[in-house]
Amino acid sequence: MTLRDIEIFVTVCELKSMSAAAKKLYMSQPAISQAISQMEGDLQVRLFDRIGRKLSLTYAGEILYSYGKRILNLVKEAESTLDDVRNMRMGRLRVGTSTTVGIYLLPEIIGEFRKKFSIDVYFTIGNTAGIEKLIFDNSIDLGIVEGPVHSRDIVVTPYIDDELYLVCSKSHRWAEKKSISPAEIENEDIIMREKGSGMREIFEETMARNNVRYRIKYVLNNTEAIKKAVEANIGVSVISRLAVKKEIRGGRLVKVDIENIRFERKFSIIYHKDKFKSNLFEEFIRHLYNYSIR
Amino acid sequence: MTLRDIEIFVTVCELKSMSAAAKKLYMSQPAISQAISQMEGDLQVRLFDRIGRKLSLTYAGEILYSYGKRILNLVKEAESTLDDVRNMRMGRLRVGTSTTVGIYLLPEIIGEFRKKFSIDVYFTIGNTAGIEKLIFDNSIDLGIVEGPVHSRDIVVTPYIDDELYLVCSKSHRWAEKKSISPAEIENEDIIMREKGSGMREIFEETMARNNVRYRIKYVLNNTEAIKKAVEANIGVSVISRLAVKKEIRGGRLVKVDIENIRFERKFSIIYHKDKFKSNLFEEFIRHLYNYSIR
DNA sequence: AGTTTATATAAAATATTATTATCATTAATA
DNA sequence: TATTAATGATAATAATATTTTATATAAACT
Repeated sequence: MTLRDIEIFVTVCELKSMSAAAKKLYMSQPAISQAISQMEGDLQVRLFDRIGRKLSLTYAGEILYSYGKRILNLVKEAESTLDDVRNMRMGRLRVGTSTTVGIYLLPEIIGEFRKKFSIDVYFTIGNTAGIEKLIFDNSIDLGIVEGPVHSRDIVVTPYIDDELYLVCSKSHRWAEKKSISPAEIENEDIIMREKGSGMREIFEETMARNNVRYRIKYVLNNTEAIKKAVEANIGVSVISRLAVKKEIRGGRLVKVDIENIRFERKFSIIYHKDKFKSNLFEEFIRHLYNYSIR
Repeated sequence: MTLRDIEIFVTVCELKSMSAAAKKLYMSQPAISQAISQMEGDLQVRLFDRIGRKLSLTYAGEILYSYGKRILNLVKEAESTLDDVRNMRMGRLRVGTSTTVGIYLLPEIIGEFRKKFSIDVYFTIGNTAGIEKLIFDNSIDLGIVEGPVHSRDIVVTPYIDDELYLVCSKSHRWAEKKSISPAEIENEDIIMREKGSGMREIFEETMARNNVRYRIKYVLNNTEAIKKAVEANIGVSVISRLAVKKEIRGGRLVKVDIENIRFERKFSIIYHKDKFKSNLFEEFIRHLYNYSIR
């Protein structure tokens, strides 16, 4: 029994005529006759009683008619749902990101995207290596990560340049100056994330490269907590512009430039080279570039 | 999209491998590859991501997998239900009968039949012409009717011979005699069904043929009512043996023979000559002969 | 690097499905 | 009642789909 058979059978049921069904399905009458009698042979039941030249359903036929309609409807529903996926009326995107992007940038970008497309978005936060692994598994569709990615099977495209800002409380003595010399940092209490965090790595690497000494007085494993501590003037810190945008704008934190020193890092969009790029996927990548904060 | 396609797709999903699916379905691997890529072409969506040499379902694929299983299950269910019909574990019989057979004989016969086969039985009571019409419409599968059927498209096979008994109350003077001469009826009050009823036709026709005069004093359109009236000794009547079997056995009515006169009629089983005779149909006919009361 | 395993592609073989032509039967019409 | 039109069945042929064989390509494992 094929879907075609079922379609033929249901049509014959509804028109109570093989010839009429043939017309409706744009095929010859013998094709219908043959299909029906083949079904009867396969199923070993009579589907129609042929009395006079009128067809009437047998009990078995009535049962098959009822199932047949359900089956055809389900197939139609499946096809139309897939069509919705194709036309981005439905969909799913699985994104993996670094902590900073995941917390301070993506929620807004995804929010905007979902205004245009009513799709499900899943996102996972992890370090670059972890995100890379998820891409290999095809557990996520794309990643936004920091730093270089070494697999030649992964496509890497530059996304946004991030900068870490030296920030202090508005009551800190630097708040007025807006700019300091590197030497001024040496005796300042610094609040920093734990070893291994991306933020700390860039800070230490940059400071070392510029031969600036520093003193990390407090370690907190949470950027929000660091911001609160800086606001309370417990010390100063170096935090992604994405994470302190609001506080600087609101005046609760002050950005302080350091002569000749900038803490920089680059985010990239990554995905597997063999990944099939659905319409939705491409649309999301475009959206990422349009809405990113430069 | 055919059922075969869906079966292939679902198998690939479950084994996460085209080659494994090929083995399971006893076909070559390229047939699977082709079927899947054709589906993707037809539906215009990617169903699998081919990353490395691992397959993983896309979002569209997951949707189709879910629908696919439902569709295949429904087809399986339909086939197994039809198999139940074929093996008489399910079924339907539509029988049309004359009043007497329908009320006094069939209920018991059908009850016995349903002990063997758990099927639905519908029955319609009507006169011969009406039953014949229902057979032409294929609104019933078979009929049990009285008298000759004239259409050459209807198969008529003799069923049982019925006899109408002259009955009186146990307190009637005939109750002792058990046999009377035709002349004795002439002055007796007779209770009878209305004109046009099968019972009355036979009675009148037989009496006329034997030149016996009679007097119908009471007319009731219901056999049960007539039986009660005879029991109450309001008069005597002529009633089918099927209808008075219990009362005679219980002694509430007494059968009285009339010398040289018998009221007889024959019941026949009828069905359309083109009617497909399902297993259940044939089984029921056999059952009718086994359980009929001779 | 070489071997094995998995999927894709092209051409050929096979199987399935539909069509044309025709018949038998039935219902409708003259 | 004879004639015509319509319906479904059957057989042979034609057209289309599907599957296999052979081969290529690429990835994972020794």
